[in-house]
Amino acid sequence: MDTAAGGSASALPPPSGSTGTGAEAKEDGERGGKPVMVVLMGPSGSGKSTFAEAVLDGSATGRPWVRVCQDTIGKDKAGTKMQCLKAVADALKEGKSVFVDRCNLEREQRADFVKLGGTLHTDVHALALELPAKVCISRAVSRTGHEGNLQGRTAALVVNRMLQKKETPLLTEGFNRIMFCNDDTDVKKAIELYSALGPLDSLPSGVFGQKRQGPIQVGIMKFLKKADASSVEKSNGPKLTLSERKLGQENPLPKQEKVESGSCSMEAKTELNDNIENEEGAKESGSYDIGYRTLAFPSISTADFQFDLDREPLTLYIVDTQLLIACRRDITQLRSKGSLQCNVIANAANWRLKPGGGGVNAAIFNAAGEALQHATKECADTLRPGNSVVVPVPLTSPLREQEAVTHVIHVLGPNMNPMRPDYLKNDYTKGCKILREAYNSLFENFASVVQSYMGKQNDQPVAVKSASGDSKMKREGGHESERMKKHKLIQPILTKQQHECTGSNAPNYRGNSVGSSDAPNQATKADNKKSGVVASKSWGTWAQSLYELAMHPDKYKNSDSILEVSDEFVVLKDLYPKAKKHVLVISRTNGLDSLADVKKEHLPLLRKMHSAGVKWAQKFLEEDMSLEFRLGYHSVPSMRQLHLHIVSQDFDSASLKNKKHWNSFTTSFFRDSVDIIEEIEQHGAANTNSDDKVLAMELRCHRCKSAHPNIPKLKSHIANCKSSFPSHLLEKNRLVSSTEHMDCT
DNA sequence: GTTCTAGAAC
DNA sequence: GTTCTAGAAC
Repeated sequence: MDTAAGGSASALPPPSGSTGTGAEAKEDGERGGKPVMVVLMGPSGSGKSTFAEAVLDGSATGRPWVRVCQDTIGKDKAGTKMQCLKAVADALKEGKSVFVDRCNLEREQRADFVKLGGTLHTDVHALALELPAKVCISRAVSRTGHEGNLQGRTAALVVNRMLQKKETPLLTEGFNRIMFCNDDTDVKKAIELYSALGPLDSLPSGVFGQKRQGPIQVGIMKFLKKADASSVEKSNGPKLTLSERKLGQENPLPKQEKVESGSCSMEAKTELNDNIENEEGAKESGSYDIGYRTLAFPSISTADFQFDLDREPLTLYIVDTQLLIACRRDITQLRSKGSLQCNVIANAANWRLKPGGGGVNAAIFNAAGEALQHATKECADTLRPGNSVVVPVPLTSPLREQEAVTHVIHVLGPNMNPMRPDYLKNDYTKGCKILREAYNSLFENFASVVQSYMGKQNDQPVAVKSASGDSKMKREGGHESERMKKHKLIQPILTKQQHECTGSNAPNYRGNSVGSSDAPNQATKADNKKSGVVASKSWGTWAQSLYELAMHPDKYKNSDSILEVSDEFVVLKDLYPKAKKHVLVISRTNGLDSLADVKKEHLPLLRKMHSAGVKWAQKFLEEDMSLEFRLGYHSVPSMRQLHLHIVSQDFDSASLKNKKHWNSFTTSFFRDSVDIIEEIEQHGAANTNSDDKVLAMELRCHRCKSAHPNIPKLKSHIANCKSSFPSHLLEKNRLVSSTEHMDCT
């Protein structure tokens, strides 16, 4: 980070308008001054109260200051956040500036205050007292008479715990300004700054005083070279350090973690560019809070892809990284279980970028929830070995909410497992090359994430490296898609909106293939869409065949599958029958695609279709009187053009293969024709709200309702089940059979 | 709608 | 190792 973002507290620009003559000051002056809310952040012992009191005492500028402290606000009792919020609101409304003196280390703790500032149109500053942990602990332990009675040994434990939960303040939380104080000198300067802030002054927005941690030197990263330390370039930067660790090495070196993943063991040293005091302080407190530019990565290719690192030892050089952690802990719980906050984690992915497969991939997709799957799909469809792709973790993902992981980088390494794709047949020359490429891609993408973050901090546009390698471009196409991906790295919140925009532009096949007679129907759809009743549906080319047949039955008149053609419908043997007898009565009305389109005017057609269905069922019964039939529609059909299924209830067919097939005929997804006619008679429309979820429900026998683990077992059960049908099917002639069922209604 | 197939389940 | 599921592609 350069001085554009403040560099250090000593490089702070003077307050703008400090003479009260600037344009901003004039504007503020007309409003009668501009109060500000300063949210102090720091553990016990960091000196928040001292800071606030020093400004209150030292300010001679006429700006009224109030300190709101949770330890004291409750008088004799412990204060509450609500009391603090009220006190802050009251003070701001009176035109007073406020120091919020609470720990505020976690985003959730401070979010309400930031929100309040927004509501009252007040600038909100974060002032983070980032003193070394051991300094805070030492002060907290030794003090007496603390307002919150926190002192002695308890204080050390509390400070320790607080620091583990610390979340670095971000502008994206809603702060106008963030300032970090890393030592007593910074604190002193900040006190002077706020003490000198006149009633009409304002401080510049941005991030100030954050520790410089050095840029990642992508150019000098040498990863996974064969052991030849002499070939490694030395860094140019004075603070850069170089460490060398051989994968599979036996003896751990100082300050390094031995890491195991799958069948390999791996070691990597963590190198911090911070001053030693800070690092020690962090370790002392059990907190490695180097948060927002830290990568944790598992060993690539060594588990499921069976790459044997013992056979081909490789060396991993990590040169002046912010921090790279090769990880043997649960990579999805580094923060909550390991006190390690890593904003970027790498995933040993599969080529389809899909969940499952066990190991790290399954764990990460499990922990991140569906949101990551969707986000991944937005970035790339597939991945080739040796490549990686950055995926911003959506704000809704538990991985983001609970572990503060902002990006997942999917990496695909070489595969030495004959059971997996891209098997290299033990070609370790090729394998090593791909593994090297994979790590290079991973680290370069990590660097791009860090750079994008720094760009955000600097509030300057930055070129962000997107998915590297040959991960497939989305079909929406080339540059635009790539541009959006880049944008997403910086602004994940916008991703959803942009995605929705993209989605709304999806091709609508209906419009391409239907003539002007379709217009009224389109209007209906549009109306429905406006009222939020039915989402528009587009039909794939494969879903058009019934429509084609209905419009041009003469083209297919020689087909054995067509049983009957009238002006209003076509009766067709289902090409993939789900039972011994399965035929379709297809409407020939153009624009009538599914039940959702059916209105009262279609009732005569529905009755004719039903009668035709009954007629054909009876015809089949003449051949086999053991059959029983149901007539009905799918709530949401897969194929265009309204069609009525007449299906025998034996479900004895090789074409019935999966859960969706079964559930589409045996759950509420299947709407009996008699019920549809009745609903339209009574309400003018059919209820098609049957949730798609019913299609994924457990497999239950349609007669006795027993559950079965899979399709083959279900099929062997239904072949023998002699139970009678559920009573509702025996009513209203929902079943057509040779035996007359009593209609109880 | 089906086909194909990776991955899960057994 | 084999069977089965479920998601992507068509």
